[in-house]
Amino acid sequence: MSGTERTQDRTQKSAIRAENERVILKAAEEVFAESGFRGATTGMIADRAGIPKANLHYYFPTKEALYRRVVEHIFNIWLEAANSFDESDDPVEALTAYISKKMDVSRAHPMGSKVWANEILHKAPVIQDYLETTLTEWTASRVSAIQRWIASGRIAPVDPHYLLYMIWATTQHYADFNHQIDTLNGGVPLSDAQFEEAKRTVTGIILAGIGAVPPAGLAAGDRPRDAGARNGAT
Amino acid sequence: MSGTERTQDRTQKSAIRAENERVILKAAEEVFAESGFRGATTGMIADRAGIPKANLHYYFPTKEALYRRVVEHIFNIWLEAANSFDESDDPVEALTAYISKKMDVSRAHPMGSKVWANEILHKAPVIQDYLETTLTEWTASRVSAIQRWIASGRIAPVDPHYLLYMIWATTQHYADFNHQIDTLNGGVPLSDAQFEEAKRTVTGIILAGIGAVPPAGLAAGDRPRDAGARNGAT
DNA sequence: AAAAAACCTGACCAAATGGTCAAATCGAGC
DNA sequence: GCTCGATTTGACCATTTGGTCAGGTTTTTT
Repeated sequence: MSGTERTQDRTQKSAIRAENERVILKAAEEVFAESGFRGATTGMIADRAGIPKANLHYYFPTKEALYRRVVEHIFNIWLEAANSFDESDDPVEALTAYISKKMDVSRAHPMGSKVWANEILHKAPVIQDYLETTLTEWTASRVSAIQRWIASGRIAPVDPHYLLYMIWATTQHYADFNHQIDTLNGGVPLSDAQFEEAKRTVTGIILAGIGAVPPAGLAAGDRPRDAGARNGAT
Repeated sequence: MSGTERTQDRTQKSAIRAENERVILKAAEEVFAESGFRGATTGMIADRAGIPKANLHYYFPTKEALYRRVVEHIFNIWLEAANSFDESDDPVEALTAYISKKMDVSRAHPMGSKVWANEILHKAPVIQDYLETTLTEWTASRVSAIQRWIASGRIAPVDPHYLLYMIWATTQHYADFNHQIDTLNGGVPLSDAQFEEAKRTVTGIILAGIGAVPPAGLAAGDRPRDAGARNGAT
């Protein structure tokens, strides 16, 4: 890794290319999320990016190469969120941070989550190697961490895999199924306040579910406050 | 090759039609689940059904008509599982039955669940009306039921919507993301025993998470009445 | 058994789509 | 302003795909 760095990388050539690739990748992520790999057409992506189709193929020779780049981008975001798992050795802190981060990703990058979901749904034709390497290793490591929590009695004895699946499923649901959620919310997306409430509910149920914290204000001597009449009971 | 051996056994009216539609719908569910609506081709479906493409179009004029029939079938299965929510007025019994049934559906009809997921992912182009009518009504009704549980102090005060989303997400995850789960399970599907363990874990975390039962056998100091003698960790 | 209805299918077509290409244009160093 | 590589794009092509059709075969009805 000496010497032969290409000395012209910093010319405008790279600038034009970088900007165009950015625009194309953004459009591609949206179109792939909405339509899936086969459902998406290079024409649709080019239109959304505001360039002719031939120009898109100048930067990304094939549809599959473009798709692979999009998926890699998603996976990096996923990995970044995954790191928040390690913020603490305490189960409450670690899981709270992890769930919160994953919920944030679902809200900030719903398209990316959908592309990922589509990939898994279709048996991961392009990311199978990621699943078998990076994801498998990450999972094994965190399974061990969770098992230590169990061994030290800080959480209830549950199979760590199914706990992780539950966290993944629930948090990603807010991205992948946001259309269904919106419909059940009267056709409008969840407000920031609603989303925060969802985040608290998810975190609370999981932490209480594994005995890391007591359930949210349940009646012991304390009467649970009225949860608020958001639904006109008729 | 003048083999017209087939003797007309009995006078079956539209038995031929019924049987052929059954075979086609089964093939269609698989192909749509694997490839999505646009990814699936009528040729693929016809091949899997073992008939010429033209014959498929004799029974289902358009690809979209066929797809709609498949989705309707899925929705009926979903509704059937939904009924198990009403088996009891007790939150523990009702939720246990509902979660168990939804997990069973995920295992028995993974293709159907994937078709449904694909639909929502792509903004429900053909089932939006179901979402807005049947699903909305079902949800509102069960939200009320859950609110009654909260009011009577039988479960912790959580927004029922997010509890339902959590149940849907977690149970359907075992169908929609089964490829990822299989990969993390060493490349082989979950055994029946593993799946039962997953079911118990999911049920246990949710019920404990809302304070309906104590967490599964936690460490010494705090020993609530055992919620189930089936947990083999001691 | 003859007519009618239902069923089957090879051949075909128009539209859509991924990708190519040659010619035109642009940008920066000389 | 000339050169050369990078960029842009309209036109074009081969393949795929949803759907049709005419004619044949089987089943049901009269």
